Amino acid sequence: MRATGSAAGQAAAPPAGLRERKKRRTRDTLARSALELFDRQGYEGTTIDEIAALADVSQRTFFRYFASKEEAALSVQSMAESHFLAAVRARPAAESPLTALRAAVLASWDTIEEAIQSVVPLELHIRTYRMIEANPQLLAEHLRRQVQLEEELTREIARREGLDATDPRPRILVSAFGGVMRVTGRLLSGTTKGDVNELKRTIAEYLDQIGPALAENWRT
Amino acid sequence: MRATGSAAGQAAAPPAGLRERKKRRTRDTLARSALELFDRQGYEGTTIDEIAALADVSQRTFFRYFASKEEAALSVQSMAESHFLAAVRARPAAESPLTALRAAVLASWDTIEEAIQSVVPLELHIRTYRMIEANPQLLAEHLRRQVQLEEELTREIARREGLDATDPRPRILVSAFGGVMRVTGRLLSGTTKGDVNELKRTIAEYLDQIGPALAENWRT
DNA sequence: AGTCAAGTGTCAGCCACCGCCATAATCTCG
DNA sequence: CGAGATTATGGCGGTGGCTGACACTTGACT
Repeated sequence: MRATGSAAGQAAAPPAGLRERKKRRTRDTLARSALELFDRQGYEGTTIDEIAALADVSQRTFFRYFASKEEAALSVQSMAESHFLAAVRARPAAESPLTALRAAVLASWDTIEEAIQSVVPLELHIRTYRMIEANPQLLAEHLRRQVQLEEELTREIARREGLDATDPRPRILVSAFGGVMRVTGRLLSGTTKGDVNELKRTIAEYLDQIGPALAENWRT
Repeated sequence: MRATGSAAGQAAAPPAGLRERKKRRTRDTLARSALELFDRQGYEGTTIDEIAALADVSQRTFFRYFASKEEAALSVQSMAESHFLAAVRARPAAESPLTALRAAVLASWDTIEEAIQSVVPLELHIRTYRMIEANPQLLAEHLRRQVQLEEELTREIARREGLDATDPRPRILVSAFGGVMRVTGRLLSGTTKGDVNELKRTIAEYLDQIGPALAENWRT
């Protein structure tokens, strides 16, 4: 069968044949089972066998849907990432890169819930960030995906601005932006409550610092 | 015994007792054995048993020195990172943050060879970057360490500039800097020859773009 | 020399992960 | 609707990373 394409993050698909729907349901069930168990007993404290049992499939089937335990743990993050990337692509070409990125993050946090509700409730998704931050292996993989996303963002920005692919400026801007995203992600996992509005305010505030951060002299 | 403290990256120590010297020798031998085998047969194509056999110790002993296969693969990178961090701390306080970072990278590439020669020749170290780039798991862990290093850099810059720890500007600057480092790392792994001078030139060139990258309008 | 601490090997075992083949469920098409 | 081609699933067996426990050896210190 081979798990669905790039293994995650596509938006809702039109109801296809029974087989397809069943596959999707199995995958969602597996992801949800995994996340629930991780939340309850921790990532390392959960075995694949337990996840498979809860989803009522064999261990072997788990691995037909997810290449690894990590992948299951980060499957919802993948969805959130493509959701955000789509939001960036939807920004009008006239906006400056930073403006577009800023607007896209804020917008995607407004609509993230619908995008993931077929798998897990928003609250569990937010709690997942804590788990990631707490587990080195998960964090590592999470960062790798983030860097990969930055790669795509870089290309997208270069395209919007009509720049050569080797121009370093988009990459640098996106890196600074990614730095902000990483801190706010950490904040998300730190604060006890997942208040999305508060998060959005913090993001906006940090992003406004990107300009000043490159000024020559910070010492007043 | 418990492997050496933070598990890597300290500079040369004065010749202590026989026990200490032996431990150090074992660790270096293990790291070298691992890197050589990885280079020859690939990371995944090498088992811990093979590494242990080549270093002439038991598999169990390998794990007394390295917490994981990854850690052995990245042990030299750890040394390079602390080497660089030390170079940053050695920069005069009068230099602006970006100037200091820039000078520190260039300087640390000048002296990296001595820092690691007790373990592997420079050339093998450079080839290791290719291996990291080619293996998702290694790349993930590598990025995690890099982000952690950026964390320390951020603190260091904030300290130099006498800024509050929550000021986002050092973090953003370091992120942009880190973005440049990541591309050049990729270049290092891409070009067939590990010409350090050419690398240094590229780094300098990219770093000079950080300022312009934040300008409002890039479209000529 | 004798005691103590620390490094090492062996063994047994958990768990993530994968190839292989048999089986059972959909799909397709006449 | 039913036979045959596809495709998902289960079970089995095995590999390899990693760990705890325990006994043994070797350097350290008096």
